Amino acid sequence: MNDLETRQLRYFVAVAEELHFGRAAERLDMAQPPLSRAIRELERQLGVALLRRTTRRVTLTPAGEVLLRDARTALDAVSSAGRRAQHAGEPTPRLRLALKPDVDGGLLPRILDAYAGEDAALPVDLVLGRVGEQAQAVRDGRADTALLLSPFDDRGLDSEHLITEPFLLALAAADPLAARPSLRLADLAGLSLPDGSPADRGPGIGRHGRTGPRGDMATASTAQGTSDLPEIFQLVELGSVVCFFPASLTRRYPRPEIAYRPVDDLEPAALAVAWPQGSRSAAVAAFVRTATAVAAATRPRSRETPRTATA
Amino acid sequence: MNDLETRQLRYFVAVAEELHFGRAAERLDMAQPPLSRAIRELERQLGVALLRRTTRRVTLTPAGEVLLRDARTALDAVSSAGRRAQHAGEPTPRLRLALKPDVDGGLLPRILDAYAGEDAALPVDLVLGRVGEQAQAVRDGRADTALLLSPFDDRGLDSEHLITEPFLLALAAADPLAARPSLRLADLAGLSLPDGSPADRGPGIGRHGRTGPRGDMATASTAQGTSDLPEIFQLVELGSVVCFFPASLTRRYPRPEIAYRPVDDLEPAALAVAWPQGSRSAAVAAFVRTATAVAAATRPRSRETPRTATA
DNA sequence: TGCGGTTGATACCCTGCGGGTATGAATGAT
DNA sequence: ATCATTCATACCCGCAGGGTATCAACCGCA
Repeated sequence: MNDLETRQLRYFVAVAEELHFGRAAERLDMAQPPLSRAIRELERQLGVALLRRTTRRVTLTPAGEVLLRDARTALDAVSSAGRRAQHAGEPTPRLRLALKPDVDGGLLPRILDAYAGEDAALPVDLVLGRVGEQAQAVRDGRADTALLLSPFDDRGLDSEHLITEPFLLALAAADPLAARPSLRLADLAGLSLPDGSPADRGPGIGRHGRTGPRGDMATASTAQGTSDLPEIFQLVELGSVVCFFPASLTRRYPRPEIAYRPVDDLEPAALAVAWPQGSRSAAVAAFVRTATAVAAATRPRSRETPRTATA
Repeated sequence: MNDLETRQLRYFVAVAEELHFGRAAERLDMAQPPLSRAIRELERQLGVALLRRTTRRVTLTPAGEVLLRDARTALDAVSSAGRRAQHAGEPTPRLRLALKPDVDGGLLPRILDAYAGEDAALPVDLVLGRVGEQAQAVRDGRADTALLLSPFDDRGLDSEHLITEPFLLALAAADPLAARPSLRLADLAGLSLPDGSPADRGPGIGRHGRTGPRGDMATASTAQGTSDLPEIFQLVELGSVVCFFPASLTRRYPRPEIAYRPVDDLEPAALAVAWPQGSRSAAVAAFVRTATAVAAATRPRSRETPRTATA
C-alpha cells in the first residue's frame, strides 16, 4: 500500500511552499487540476489530511508540516543518490570541495598542499557557492565535502571542528566607531548590514537555527542581496554599511579605508569540515584527516580535546 | 533531465541485491523484460553504467555500488517521510520508542516514570524488535526514538550516550569455565554462540561495522537464528551454547543453572538513545533529556563531561 | 567442439495512469 | 448581494510502464 513516489513529494512540497495550487502548478509546469488530484491521492494513500483548503486559503495541517520537512530531506537524498552515482561513474574521479570563497580560515592552501601528498588523494575540484549553500551541496551530492561555518544544518552530514577565530567588524576607517579598539553589539544599533555577506551575522545573532542566519533588520536600506566582495568593500569604505568577516579573511583584504575591529560580545566563527554521513570514500576520509591535522598544527598550542572523528 | 523516481531506485536495489534480473523481477512481482528496460533507462538518465551484465553473471560497477548504498538511504528517507506524516496525523499523538526487550540498562522503568512527569510528554508506545532493528525503525519512521547498543548504524540519526555496562558471558553453571571468576575471549574458542541473541557479540568482536554484527562461526551447530530468550537460557543451561548479555539484563534473569562471568577483554555495552537527525519534536526532545538525566543519576558518581544534546 | 540450458535483450502489444481542458461550486471581499 | 478568485469535478487522451513471445549470447559439459 504505502509506497510514495518522488513525484508525489515534489508536488506536495511545491503546494506546501506556495500554499496555492495554481502557483504551485505553474511552478511545476503543469495544470492545476491534476495537481489537486495528485495531492488528494497522496492524502488518501497516507490516510492523513495534509492541507486544509478553502477556496481562499490553503494551510498545512500538523501532518503536512511534518511531511514538508521530511519530504525535503527525502528529495535531497534521492537527487543525492543520483548525483553521487553519476560522479562515481566519471572516468577520472575527483574530490569536490564546497566552500565559500575566502571562508577557509586561511587554511585552504596548506590543506590542499598536505592533501596532495596523501595516498588516497584525488584532484580537488572547488565547488564555490554562497554562504549557507555548502551543506546543501554536500547533502544533494554536488560536493563530496565542504568547509563551512558552524552552526549549519547538519542533517545527513558528519562534521569535524577545525578552527575558531573571531569575527571582525568591517567599517569605514573614518567612522567614529573605528577610533575604538573594540566594540560591542549594542554599538551597532541602526547600522546597515548587507544581506548575504560572506559571514552574514546580523543582529539575529541570538538565533542558532539550522538554516543560515539571515539579517532581518528593517533598517538595512542598501546593498540587499549582494555577495560580491568588492562591492561590499566599496560600500563599507563609503560608510554605507558595516559587515562581519572572519579574522582570517580580513587579513587577505587589508585596505587603508577599512578598519577591522573585534566585537567583544559576538561569538566567534567556527570553521568545520563536513561530509556525507556514513561516507565510505577513502578520498573524503583522507581529506578530513588532512584538514583536521592542518587545523591542529595551526591552532595556538592549546591541548584541547581532539574529539575523534565519528567516521 | 535528472529526476529519479523511487520506483527506479527500488528496481535498481532489487537487481543490485540479487545480481540477477530474473530473481529481482520475481521479488518485485513483475516480469523480467520491463525490469531490464527500466534499469537500462536509469543508466541512460544518469549517463553511467551501473551493472556489468553477461548472460551468466551480473556485477556492480563502482557507480552501481555507490548508488546501491545511497539508494537504500534515499528509499529509507522517502518511506520515513510517509510514515512520519501518517503518525503525525493520528488523532492522539504518541511517542514510539524502539528497543530490544530487556536491553535498556535497567533504566526503562525509571525513564518512563520520569518522562511521564514532563510537560511535553506523550503516551509511550514500545516498538519491540530484534537487536539491530532499532536504528532502522527510527530511520524509516516506524519509531520516534530508540534505546540501542553502540556502535550502530547512525546514518540519519542523532544520538546521546546513556550508560556503559559490561557484557557478561552466560554459560552453564556446570561448565568448568564457570569455576573461574572471570574469563578472556581466548577461553571461548570453539564454543557456540547463538545467532541473533539479545547482545550478539560473537568472535567477530573486532568488527565495528555499522550493520549489526553477526556471528559467523561455522562451528555453531544449533540455535541458529533464535532470539527467544527462554530458548537461549535453556540451551545455555544444557551447555549447548554460551551467550553475551549486558550486565543489567543478567540481573533480571538470575538462574541457578546459569553462571554469568565477566570477560576481561570484551569491550562493554554502551547504551544510547537515538532520534531522527534534526527532529523538531518537543516530545522526543523531552524523552532524550529525561533519558540522559536518569542515566546520569544512575551512573556511579563520575563527574564526566555531559556532552550536551545537539537537538 | 558442438549442444543445450540459462539468462538478459528485443519486439511488439495493450492497459491504465498521469496530464490536459472545460466547467462547476464555494468562499471571502466589496 | 455580487463578483472575482480558486479549488474540485467531469471527461478525454496519449504514452509510459508492464506483459508475452522470442531471440541471442554466454557458459558448462560431454
